[in-house]
Amino acid sequence: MAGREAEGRLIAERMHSAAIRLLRRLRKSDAASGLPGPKLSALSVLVFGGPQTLKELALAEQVRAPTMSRLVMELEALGFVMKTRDRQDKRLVRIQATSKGRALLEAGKARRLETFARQIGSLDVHERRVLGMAAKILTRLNSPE
Amino acid sequence: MAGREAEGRLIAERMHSAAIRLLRRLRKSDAASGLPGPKLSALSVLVFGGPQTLKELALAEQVRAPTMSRLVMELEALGFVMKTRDRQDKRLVRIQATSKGRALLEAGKARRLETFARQIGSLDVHERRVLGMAAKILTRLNSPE
DNA sequence: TGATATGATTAGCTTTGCTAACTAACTATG
DNA sequence: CATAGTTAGTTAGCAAAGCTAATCATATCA
Repeated sequence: MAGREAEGRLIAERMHSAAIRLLRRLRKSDAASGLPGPKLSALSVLVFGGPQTLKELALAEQVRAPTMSRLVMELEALGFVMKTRDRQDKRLVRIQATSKGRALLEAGKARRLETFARQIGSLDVHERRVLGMAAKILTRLNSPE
Repeated sequence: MAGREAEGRLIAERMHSAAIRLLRRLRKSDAASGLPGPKLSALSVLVFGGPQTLKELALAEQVRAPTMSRLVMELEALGFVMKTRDRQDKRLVRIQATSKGRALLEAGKARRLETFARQIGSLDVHERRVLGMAAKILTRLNSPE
């Protein structure tokens, strides 16, 4: 059926635009709440996924190693993560969140997303369910297979 | 109810992460298909929404005037849009897509989103509907009220 | 007419992405 | 065991896209 391709393209375009605008909107609250999106996102992976090597973290965040290397460096300078060399394989750098990092995530992330979360909270049950399911589907589609 | 806030925050976080990763993924196809996301998005507004003032365009894209000014300048240099001074109010700059711009959008946008669109196309009916509805809800939430 | 408001641009900064090139460390092979 | 290749991470340097502050030209209003 031809309509299926067209429908997929339409949804893809809408989702693309929606994602662009959503992130632009969320970025505005960065100044208030602390860490910019990418750093917060990486920290979140470390807090919820546990310690990781740099490469694992880069992969999880779909970013190249040098990009992640810099993000981690900056997070370390701020005291939110800690780097340790692996004993067995001295090439590996294990990165973990500090308690300061965990604390920031608890407090800061909620604040950052506050407006968006409140908007979602004010939707009706059905719409909330749709967004929840959509987030899961997108996460699945985005994850490296 | 307390669960409602918590649920909203959870969905907000997931959607946030999903959006970050989605855009990172789509960015990779830029090199192949031509225009980076923000330029493509602005061009799209011009093609589907008709000629606009710089300020209107900036508002539609949720971006500040200087940012849009530069994007438009670059699009103009590439021949995808045209700027004309308004006759009545000479402060206004009317921006419109050229036929070259329209052509690029037809060909290029589809190509850029191809993989994503194909992924969506391969979902089952239910999941496709969820994404479609979610895109609409997000668009509504993101639009300046 | 002069003051104020508005639209757009310019200048300059920041963040975040990339590739290319490098170093250090590990692995495998002759 | 030596050395060739591979892998992990970093450094250097670039580009895109966002911002604010300042400026310029034009409109509007008292």
